[in-house]
Amino acid sequence: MLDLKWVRENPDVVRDAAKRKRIGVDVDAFLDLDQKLRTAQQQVESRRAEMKASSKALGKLSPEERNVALAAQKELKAELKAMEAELPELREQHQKLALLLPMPPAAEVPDGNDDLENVELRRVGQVPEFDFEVRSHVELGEMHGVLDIPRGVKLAGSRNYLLLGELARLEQCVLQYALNHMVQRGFEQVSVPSLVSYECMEGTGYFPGGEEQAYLCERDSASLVGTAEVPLTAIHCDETLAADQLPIRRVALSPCYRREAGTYGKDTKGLYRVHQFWKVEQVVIGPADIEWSIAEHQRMLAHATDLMDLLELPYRIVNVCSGDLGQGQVQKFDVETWMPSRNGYGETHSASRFYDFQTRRLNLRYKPDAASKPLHCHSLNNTVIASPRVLIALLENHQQADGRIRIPEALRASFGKDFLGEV
RNA sequence: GGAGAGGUGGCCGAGUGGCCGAAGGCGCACGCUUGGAAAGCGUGUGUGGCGCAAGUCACCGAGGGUUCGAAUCCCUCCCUCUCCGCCA
Repeated sequence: MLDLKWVRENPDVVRDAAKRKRIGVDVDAFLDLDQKLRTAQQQVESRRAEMKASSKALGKLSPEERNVALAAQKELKAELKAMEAELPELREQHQKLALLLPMPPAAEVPDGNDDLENVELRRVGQVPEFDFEVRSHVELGEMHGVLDIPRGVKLAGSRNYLLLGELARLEQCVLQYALNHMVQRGFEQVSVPSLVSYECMEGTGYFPGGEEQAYLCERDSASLVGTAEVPLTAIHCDETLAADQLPIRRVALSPCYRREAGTYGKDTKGLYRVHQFWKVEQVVIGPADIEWSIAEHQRMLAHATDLMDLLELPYRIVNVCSGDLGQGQVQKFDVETWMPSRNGYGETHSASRFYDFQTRRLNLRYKPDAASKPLHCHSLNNTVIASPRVLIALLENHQQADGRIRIPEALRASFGKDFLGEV
């Protein structure tokens, strides 16, 4: 959510934000409604003040005087009721539009329509060159009997899968390694609910708008999260934190659920796009300081890329263009990891900076010092690792001519072997 | 799932129709006192919306209703706690 006072003063900036992000919101309709609502509210308030004052006086009148006054009061009341009747509808519409206003992208965000226009910032690591016929992760997984997609589909429909034996173990090793990686960097590990309330989804910016993408448990008015970003960011909603509590750096491993509606026919093969996966997510809540947010964004990006270095995977970082940014994001960097079967880079991480967009919706504030008024915190998040998507990169990049998979040095101790698929 | 109790300001707790945005206490802030501290005394101390401001409105778990007027009466819902049952 944007600061509505600021929106009134800077409507052009908001219009431009919508245009750059390719979001069709009618800013003028909002401003118009906003004006109407405030006028109506003021009218009701002054009328109510009138009512209140005379009601108070009424209590002290003699019985005869009272009867006369009562009649007048009844009339006032009827008028007030009529005026009040318009408010709920206005408020609802107002709130509805306000929730859709886009956060302006940072100046350094490239303009563009969609992910095709994201701008590559740098490439890291050596893309492997194979002197043998490259196998896809599906071929490799089936070859070793550690991946079973047909039976995953049998159990739960398309975009489901089974990992077995060494691959299931490798997955847990990677996830654990990622958690340790973040704890070493000062993050507090948290175990979070992955089934959350509507307020959490709305507060983090997924609702309204993202309902199609989420599994809803309507009977219990709860949703399965698509990322631990949601519970992690919402932990302190409706709270006012002390300045010395910030920044709060947390990491969580959670199952993630995505309906992938509207992706029919896209990435249908293998483990790239699935309905359920594991993700280790980092979230930071900090002070309302743009410079700090920008610096923290880079630090969080580095936590993820350091891990990719340790996993010996080649990747690139892209500056996500305006049209590919979410409503609330100020800037986003994606890490895309090399996947031989795609003969290209596939998105494995997404690092977002929100400033106070989420915290406003969440009513999450802090007091810079004891004397000052509370300010809304800043929030940021980034993937640490997501599986099975990272397994695609691990299997394919580290495959050998005979189909074995070399386990990167970092994972050997926990995995217990140097190669997956070794007899 | 069954039975009961309860949700009031940072906390405890009073308040059963108008003088209640709310007594009292604790805590906190400032001042007096003191060599310094404690105690004591005094003063102050919720949040949010709108407004240039004076101000005004809203908020006693949430929503609705009764009334000229609701923390207080009525209805619905939510949450917390205790006991019993069931279960990881």
